[in-house]
Amino acid sequence: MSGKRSLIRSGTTVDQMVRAIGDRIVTGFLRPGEKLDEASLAARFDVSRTPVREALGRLSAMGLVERRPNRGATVAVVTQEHLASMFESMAELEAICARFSAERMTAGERRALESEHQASARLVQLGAEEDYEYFNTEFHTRLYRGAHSKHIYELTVMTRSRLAPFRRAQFMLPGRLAKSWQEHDVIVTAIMRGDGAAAGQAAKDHVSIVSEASAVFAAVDPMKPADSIGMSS
Amino acid sequence: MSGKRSLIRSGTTVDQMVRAIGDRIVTGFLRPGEKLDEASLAARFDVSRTPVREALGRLSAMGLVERRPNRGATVAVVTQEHLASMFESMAELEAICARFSAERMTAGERRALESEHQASARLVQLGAEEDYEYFNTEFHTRLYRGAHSKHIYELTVMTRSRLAPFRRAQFMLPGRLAKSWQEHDVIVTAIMRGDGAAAGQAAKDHVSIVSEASAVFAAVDPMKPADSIGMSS
DNA sequence: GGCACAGCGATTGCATGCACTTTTACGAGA
DNA sequence: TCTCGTAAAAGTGCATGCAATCGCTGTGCC
Repeated sequence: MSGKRSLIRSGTTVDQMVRAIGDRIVTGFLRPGEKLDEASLAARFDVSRTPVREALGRLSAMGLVERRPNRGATVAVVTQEHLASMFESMAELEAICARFSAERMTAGERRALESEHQASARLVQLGAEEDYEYFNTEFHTRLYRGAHSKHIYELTVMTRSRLAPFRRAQFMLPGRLAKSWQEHDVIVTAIMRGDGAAAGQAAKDHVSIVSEASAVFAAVDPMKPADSIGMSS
Repeated sequence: MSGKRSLIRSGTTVDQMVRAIGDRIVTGFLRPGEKLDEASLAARFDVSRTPVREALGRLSAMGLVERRPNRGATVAVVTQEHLASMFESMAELEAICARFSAERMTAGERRALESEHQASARLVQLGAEEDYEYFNTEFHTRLYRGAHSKHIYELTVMTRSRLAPFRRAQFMLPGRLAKSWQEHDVIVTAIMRGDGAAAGQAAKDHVSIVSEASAVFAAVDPMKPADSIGMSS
């Protein structure tokens, strides 16, 4: 077809498709249950069906889309039950990360974690939800990295990405920002004094609260017509 | 080409390829670091390159193969460090499963677990390694299922499959069979009395021991020329 | 003698086409 | 009118072909 890719330009076409489609799922632009037609997607992104197929295969392996032989792909629909299961897993994984972080972080990592955390207090005062959410992601990533365990890191990041669609709006709850910061504070304090058990427990509690905060939004849009596929902004 | 698939015959061709190639990796028939040539694989299984490519993509997402753009795919090579990380994760995951199992298993599940476990005592007496390994897999699967958490189950099974190549020979260590059964017994006992903490700790210890037992074999063949596909000497 | 670059072979990446499966729409019979 | 059957349409699954990229080898230059 037309010459060049006009996309984010990096990696192979398949990688771009994985990101493009994955993002649209994670950000909720594509709704759970929505049908993913190969031809439409290919046309939408101006590529052939082959890379689209491969991308769908990988997204399927990631759990973001469901695929039934000869029946096409749909955005993975998560039941309330499965969602709870994922949040529960997330809590356990974060607990492990926090515990390991308390036991294994280098002095430099501890310092970085704490200073970033302290700096973020400003964001809370300002009520900067956007910025705080970005910091929040960073904060948790530090915890995952601090565990010094590649596999745990992979499992955790994977689970987080699957939960992403359901966590978007958590900071819109009133007062959530300040509470989140305080919860982080408990975790950081425990990590700084090397108390793995306390750090783990605090992290688990933290996620559990996020889980409950997000449960509200899980109820909405279990499916919905297909207005989406058109152009965005 | 020739007419019918001669393979395990189930699911799509891609699924068959994923299983076929995955099995060869998991069973060690394909060595870590070995190059996976699309054309060769396609010829080997008498399919076109397309399903092979898709299968490699999925195996890559599973972590069994590594893929660099324009440079082909190789069997994922796991460093000693990463292997330790995976065993560590496995221990944590099994601990979670055992803990949840102790708290959540239905009466029926508990009964089944215990009776299977008791039945397996015979296998130990007979020294039936093959059969015991099969039972062992079943036993652990029961634990994963008993956690009643789909996502934890998925994470655990995924991790187990990645560890499979390194666990094959564990029961060849002298006396391992009996020890394994005793360790299982501790787990079962804790689960039967609903003691989550104890079950979790016992499961973690169990995996840790397996980890050490397997470490011996991890040292061998971190790679190896590439005698496999063609002539050697 | 060593290094750099150009040409060539090998291999991957993507597009297109055809076969097969599923789904849907329509019509005949009860 | 409802049900069942059948056939067309849609959409997926796989094969094949071509373009692009990587790696290697050989040659020229320093």
